[in-house]
Amino acid sequence: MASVRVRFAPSPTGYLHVGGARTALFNWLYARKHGGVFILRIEDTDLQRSSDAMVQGILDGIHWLGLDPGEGPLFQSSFLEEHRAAAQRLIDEGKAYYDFTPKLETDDRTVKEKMVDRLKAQAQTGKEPNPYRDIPAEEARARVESGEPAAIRLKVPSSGVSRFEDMVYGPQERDYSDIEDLVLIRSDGHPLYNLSVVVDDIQMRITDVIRGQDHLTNTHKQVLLYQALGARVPRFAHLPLIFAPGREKLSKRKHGEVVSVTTYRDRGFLPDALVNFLALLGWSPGGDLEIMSRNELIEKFSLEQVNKSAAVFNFNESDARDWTDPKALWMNGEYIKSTPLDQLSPMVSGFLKEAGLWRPEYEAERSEWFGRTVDLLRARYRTLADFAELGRPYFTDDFPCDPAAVKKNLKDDRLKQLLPELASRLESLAEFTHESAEAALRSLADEQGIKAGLLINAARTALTGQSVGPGMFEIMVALEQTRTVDRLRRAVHLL
RNA sequence: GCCGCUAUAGUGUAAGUGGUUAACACGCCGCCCUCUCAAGGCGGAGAGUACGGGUUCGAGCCCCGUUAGCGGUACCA
Repeated sequence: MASVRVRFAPSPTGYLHVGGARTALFNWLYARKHGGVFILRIEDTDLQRSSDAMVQGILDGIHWLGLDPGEGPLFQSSFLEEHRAAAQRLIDEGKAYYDFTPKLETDDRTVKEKMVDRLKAQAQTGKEPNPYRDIPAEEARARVESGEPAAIRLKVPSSGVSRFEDMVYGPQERDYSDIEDLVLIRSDGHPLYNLSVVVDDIQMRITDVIRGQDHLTNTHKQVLLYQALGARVPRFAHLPLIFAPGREKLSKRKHGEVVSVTTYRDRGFLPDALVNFLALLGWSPGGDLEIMSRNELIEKFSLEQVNKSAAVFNFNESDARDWTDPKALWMNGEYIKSTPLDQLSPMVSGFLKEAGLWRPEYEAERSEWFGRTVDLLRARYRTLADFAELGRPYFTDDFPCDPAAVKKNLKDDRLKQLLPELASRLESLAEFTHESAEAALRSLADEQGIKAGLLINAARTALTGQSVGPGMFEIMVALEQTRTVDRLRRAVHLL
């Protein structure tokens, strides 16, 4: 068997959405697993909607996910002549014919209804074969040469059964009588999808076609084309679709940016985390294992373990906190916790720069502090963006104060005296450490006969504006003596 | 209309060739951690496997039917 060659063939619709990303990933994993080649082909034959910017959107997504192709990007539009030549060959061999039926005008919204109406009517009257299917070749050629517009259709056998084996869905059968003579070339000379994919896949020597389940039934048409063109039929594997919440089809139009992979990049996902999450949508290694590195995914991946039923991707744009699938966020958090600090820190600094919180000394004389602080914060963050938002008080004095936190922790009147006193005691410490700060605070609490918790929680809000966060003395060490003291004094204004 | 695909807790998945009280993760709820938490630890609720038949000593796994969802059926991709 020839070595594996697979392709991901998106149309350039502006950005890569999670469904496409999952398809790309499975192709990539399969290629890696079998030592094959992963090829990217842009299906830009829908000329009206293709632009460089749209192509770039796809490329950005693929690249960020780390799924760079071994070959490509190739552009389908550059093979138009091959597509036409293939159709011409089928005409010459009598496997296709010219159809002079005038093109009927359809607009996108009503195609489906019109088609159903037509088919219903046809069910009553019975199907009639295309009147041009068997007209003499000479006559057809003469009409074409005289300039009469004609589409080219494939001659589909009138009886018999089409069969192929799908690596995910198993054996597939379809009666030829259920397949109409498909149009290969439009009457304006434009090649159609089914012809283009097959010609390209043959030319690129694709061995395994791995794509969305929406192509499953049309595969029979393509098999017919492979056979007509005398080419070897590749293996097919169709992947279950990914649905939006409510089990509806994922659509860029309706769901917008939440389904674009660049959104995940921009909102602080690690590519490895998204890859890991996507891999589990429609596939599992068989047991309880969920967190897997790329190499583990490659090692464990197999099409036999791919599911047949569609998976729901549970995003929710209106929820500020759980804006996307909670499990994806959880998994990203796991990656934030476990990624080696020297790899994580540069990703964090990217987000700080974006928020205007970055200082060059963080990678110079303050790099040790920076690493420690990132390490402290990451335990409870789920996205890289959290470092610039929730983590803001650690990088600037200009941070927001949560009113609920103030109400909860700074409402006690005694704090008006206690906080400045705490500030003074911390200021006088010769060595400012977790231990010395804690000792100072606790002795103050003892002397005043109050619980240390009162001071600790008040200090947390005074220092960070929040009611949640790391251990109090760890926060102090991260903020260091001067900023700790200043913020405790300033907090009196909040009381 | 016709053809096809699918169906396990809210979500993602387990449960090789039918065999103990259907498992795990996320989410949810509670408790603990008494310095908080959206962190961590522990525990709990939640499906009887879409529904109805059948085969079998025994079915989530096999068969038939129904329903629902989805896909295809285009001179869309």
